[in-house]
Amino acid sequence: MSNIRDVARLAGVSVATVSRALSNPEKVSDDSLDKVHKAIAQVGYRPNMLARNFRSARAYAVVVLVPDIANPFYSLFIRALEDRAQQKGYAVLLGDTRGTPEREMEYIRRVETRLADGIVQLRPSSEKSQNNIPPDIPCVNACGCEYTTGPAIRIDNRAAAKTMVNYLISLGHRRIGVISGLKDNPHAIDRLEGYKEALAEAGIPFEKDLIAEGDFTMWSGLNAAFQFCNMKVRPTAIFSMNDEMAIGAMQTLKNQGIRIPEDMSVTGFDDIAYAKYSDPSLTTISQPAEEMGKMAMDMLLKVIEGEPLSQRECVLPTEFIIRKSTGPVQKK
Amino acid sequence: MSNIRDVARLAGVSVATVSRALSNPEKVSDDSLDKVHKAIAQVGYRPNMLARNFRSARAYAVVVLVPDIANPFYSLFIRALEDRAQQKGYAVLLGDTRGTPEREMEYIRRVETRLADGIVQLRPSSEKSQNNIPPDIPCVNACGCEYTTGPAIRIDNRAAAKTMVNYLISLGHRRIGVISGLKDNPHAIDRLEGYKEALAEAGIPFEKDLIAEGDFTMWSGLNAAFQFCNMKVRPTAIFSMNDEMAIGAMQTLKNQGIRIPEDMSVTGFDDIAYAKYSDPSLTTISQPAEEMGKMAMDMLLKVIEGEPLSQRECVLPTEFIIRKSTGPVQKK
DNA sequence: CAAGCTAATGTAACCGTTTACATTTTATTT
DNA sequence: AAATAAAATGTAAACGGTTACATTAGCTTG
Repeated sequence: MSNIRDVARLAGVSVATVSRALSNPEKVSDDSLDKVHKAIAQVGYRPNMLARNFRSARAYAVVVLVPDIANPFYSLFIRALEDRAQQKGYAVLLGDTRGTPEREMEYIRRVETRLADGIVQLRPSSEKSQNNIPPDIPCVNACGCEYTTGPAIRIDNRAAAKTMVNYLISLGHRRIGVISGLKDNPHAIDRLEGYKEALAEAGIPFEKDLIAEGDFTMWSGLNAAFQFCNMKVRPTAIFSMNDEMAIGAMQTLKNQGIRIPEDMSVTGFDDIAYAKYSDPSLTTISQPAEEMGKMAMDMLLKVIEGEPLSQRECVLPTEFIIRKSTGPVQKK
Repeated sequence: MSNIRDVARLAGVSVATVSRALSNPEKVSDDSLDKVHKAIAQVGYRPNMLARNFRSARAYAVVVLVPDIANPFYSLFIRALEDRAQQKGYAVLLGDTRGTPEREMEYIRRVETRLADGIVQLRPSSEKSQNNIPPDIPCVNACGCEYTTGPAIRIDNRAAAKTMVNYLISLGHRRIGVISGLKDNPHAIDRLEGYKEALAEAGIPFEKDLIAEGDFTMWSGLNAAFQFCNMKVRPTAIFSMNDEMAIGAMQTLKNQGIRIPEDMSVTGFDDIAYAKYSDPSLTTISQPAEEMGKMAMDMLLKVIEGEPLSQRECVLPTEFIIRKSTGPVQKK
């Protein structure tokens, strides 16, 4: 492997000139530039970025901590993040934590040992589930929820949930079941808040029994739906806190002979690609996953470079998408 | 930021001793080990891995080139890859190429400039779409198809497709439509081969009109299905080359009032999570995505470390999964 | 107790860049 | 043509680890 000295020797210039020719060509005469390029081509020189990064004390890489890459919402986000990172000359280290704090620590250590310059955190954290990231390491929360402290990208979960429930109420629904995430999940907390607000404003009393706990997987949605099927007085609509659980729930309902939306309306959250192709297609809230990924990267780079942020928190708009899984409540 | 020399000074030993205490503790006396650990704790020392990697001329990172991370099959694969990499102390650099050769080159350059030690390639390559990876850089093809040259993980696409089509034939189907990938996609080529073989063995003539070209997206499956709906003599079954297109196709069929599987059977390929939850649930071929990810990583590490491979190519078994989207052909 | 051996430690070179500073070359001005 | 300013180039010292080699300490043995 040839190095910068080989190139310098061959080109008949100093190593400094070669280095400048590569990173500050405007500071080098056309003549030298030419000689250097010829020499580089001749020996097939490729700069050793490990050396460059070491010297500049920068990894030019960021870690993205994601609870589960197989979740389509996250993969969309990461795709946008990676796109932006590539544009800016940064690499994205994939940190699929599978929900374990140990793996998360492992990746935090990567930043502490300089293998990465910062972190994009996708796991929502609350008082219960602490964010273990030391305050001195550059980090952007892109989990999308409230209750973050550092720089953050989020949506207004509460307002979005409220919009959705208001819509169901406007269709005449008054018994609206909820398939929630785990009780202490910040997304679940915020969205439940929105649900309660909408109910309160419509003068509908809140019933604890109408909340079924899931964990954002299709399987859990499938199970949660049974709870509603077995009720003496069934809800006429289900507000699921993500699309996957809604898809799972719809399978249960159809198996039980419950028609959607005639007998029961179902709504989701996230607008993953499959929401459009489910049967019936799913009324849901679209999160701007790609916009969030892009902004998270921009924000993190600012933090890394020490630039001031114009705002600590960036709240992005969601879109309410009506499809065929919702309809007016039927008269009996 | 404290460095190894600070630690050495504080511990009253040489830098070599500190270095050894960290990477070869068995070569250091208990006494020194103790002093070093105390000093490390006192100054909060974290080794600079950029320096370590530079010195050892290893990035301890691999690039995974993936056409689209948002594809659930790929994200499953990558999750397993990352899991294994983490175990072995390697990082995974996400290289979502979005199908463009430029972006692919960008990532190949990362290896040439030492920012990564090797590549896992998920894009299938054929004569038409060349694999641009120079032969001297460690690489494992995990695209899952034939016609690779270097180390590779794959499945037997042809046999799997044949199994599927044989099954449809056994149900009495003789007019079997195909929703293919792009014509020159190696997966599509192999799977079509299997389709033809099954037909030939059953004495069913091959009809070109029964092949609709898609691009592995749900949208393309949705469109392709129209081609079959509009035929004077419709096929009684559709063999889709992946699950997404099958899901898209099923939506079209249902919209056209075609019952699945009574009027038309539909099959997929990959067994993504949604296949189980589609309506009806999808008969498909399960690819061992996680096993493939794990093996790809192991194989690549062997190549990087210069260990000999026990076999150039590793063909993993697929699983044939019968669900509710297929049934016997109806008598008229 | 000296010689010989092993284990532990230290010294300093090295990896391939970047860059501050010194020096030389070239261009501009008087 | 000399003086001055500006541009281009070169020299060598970093950066923070690892490790070959030299040295020293501790132990065994005849």
